[in-house]
Amino acid sequence: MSQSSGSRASGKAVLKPKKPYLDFPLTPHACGKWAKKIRGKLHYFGQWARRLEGVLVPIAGEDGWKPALEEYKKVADDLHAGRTPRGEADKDKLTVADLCNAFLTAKKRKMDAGELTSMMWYDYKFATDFLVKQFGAKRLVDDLAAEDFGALRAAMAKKWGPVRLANCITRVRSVFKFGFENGHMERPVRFGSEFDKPSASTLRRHKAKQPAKMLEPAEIHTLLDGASEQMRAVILVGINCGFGNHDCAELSHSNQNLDTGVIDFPRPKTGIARRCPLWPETVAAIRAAVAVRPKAEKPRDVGRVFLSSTGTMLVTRTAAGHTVDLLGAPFTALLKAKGLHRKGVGFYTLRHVFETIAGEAKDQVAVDHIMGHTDPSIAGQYRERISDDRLRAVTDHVRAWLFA
DNA sequence: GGCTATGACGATTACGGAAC
DNA sequence: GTTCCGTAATCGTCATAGCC
Repeated sequence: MSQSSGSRASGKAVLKPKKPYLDFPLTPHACGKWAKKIRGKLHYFGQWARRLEGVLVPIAGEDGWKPALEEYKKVADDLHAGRTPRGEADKDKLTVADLCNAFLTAKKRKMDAGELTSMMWYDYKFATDFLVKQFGAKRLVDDLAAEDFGALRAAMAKKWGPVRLANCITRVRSVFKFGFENGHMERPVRFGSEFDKPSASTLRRHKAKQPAKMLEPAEIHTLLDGASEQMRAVILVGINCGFGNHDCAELSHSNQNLDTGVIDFPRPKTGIARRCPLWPETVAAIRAAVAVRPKAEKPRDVGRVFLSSTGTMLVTRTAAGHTVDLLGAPFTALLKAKGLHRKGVGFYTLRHVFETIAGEAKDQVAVDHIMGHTDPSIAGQYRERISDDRLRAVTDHVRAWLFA
C-alpha cells in the first residue's frame, strides 16, 4: 500500500496509508487504527500502524486494510441501525430467525397432525418471513424494543388494509407469545403501545366504505333465468337458507328431506347445528339438479347433492391449502355474462342477502339458527330448541320478497 | 375455451376473559 | 349481564397461468 498523507505522532511525521479503493468506508486515524464515524460516534476497526517507542510505524504489507474491513462489515448493519453489535457472548442468544423457525416447526407438527390447515401454516410462514425481512434474521430477540414494533406496524400499514394489518399483527404477537410460553425467551417481549390492532371503529369505518354485498330480486331472477339446473338449485339454496359456497359443496342427501322440505345441516365451518325449511321452488330445483348430476369421481362424494361437471366436490382444497371453488367461479362468470358483476359481489353475497332480508321478519333468533350462528347470550345457552313455525316464518318472508 | 391449480389478499367467525 | 377485545382459525374472492 502506498503511503502519502502525513500525520504527526510524538513530534514525528508519519505517512498515513491511502484508501485502497475509492469508496473504501474506513479512514486511518491518528491513533493507528482504521476508523469510521457512525451516527455521530467514532468506531475503530483494526490497526494500520503500531506504536514502537512512541512512534507510529505503518504495518507492512499491501493487504493490511482487509482484516479491518472484515471487522467493519460484521457490525456495520447493527451500528448504522443504532444497535449494539452482536458479540461472542451473544452467539448462543435467540435470534429472530431462531424464534421463527421454532414457531414454524411447532405449527408444522400441528399441521401434520391435522390440527391446523396448510393454508393457516402458509399465513404463519408469510408473517414470519415479513418479521425476518423487517428485523433481520440475526437480530437478537432480546434486543427488540417497542420502537421496532412501531416501525414494523408502520411498514405493514403502508402495504395493507386494516383487516389484513389486524390479522398479521395477531400472527406476529402469536410468534413471540409462543417463544415465551415455550421457554425460548426468558421474558415476554415489549410490543409497546404502537403495535396494536386497528380499533373496532377503524374496522367498522373500513367495512362501511366497502361496496354493499347485495342483490335485488330482479337481479336474482335474471341469474336464475340464465342458470344451469345445478346453478339454479345452488342459487335458490343460497338465498333460501343463507348457504355459502362451502355449505353447498358439503351438503349431502342425508342432510335433506325433500318430501318434508327441510334441510338439517350443521355448518361445515363451525359444526354448529342449523335447520332450514325449503321453498317449493328450492325443492323442485334440487330435484332437477340431482336428476342431471354427474357421477361422483370418488366414493366419499357419492352422497353429495351437488358436484362439479367432472364429479368432484364443488369446493376443495389443494395440497398447498388453496381453495378450488368450482361454484364461486361459475357464479361470478354468470354475473359477468348477465352484466351484474361488481366489486364485492359473488356467491357468498346470497348469504348476505338472506341475512339482510330475513332480519326484517323480526325474529333474529330464528335467522341466526338458519344461518348457523351461535347465540352467545345466556338465553342462547338455555334455549334447547326452536320451532319450525318460527323458521318457516323467516324463510317465507324472504320468499315473499323474492317472488313478490 | 373451459376447467383446474396457484398465490396473494381480504374478510368473517368463534370463544374466553377482561372491562364496564 | 353485556360489551368489547385479543387470540386463533377458517372461509371467500380475484387475477393469472397451465393444461386438456
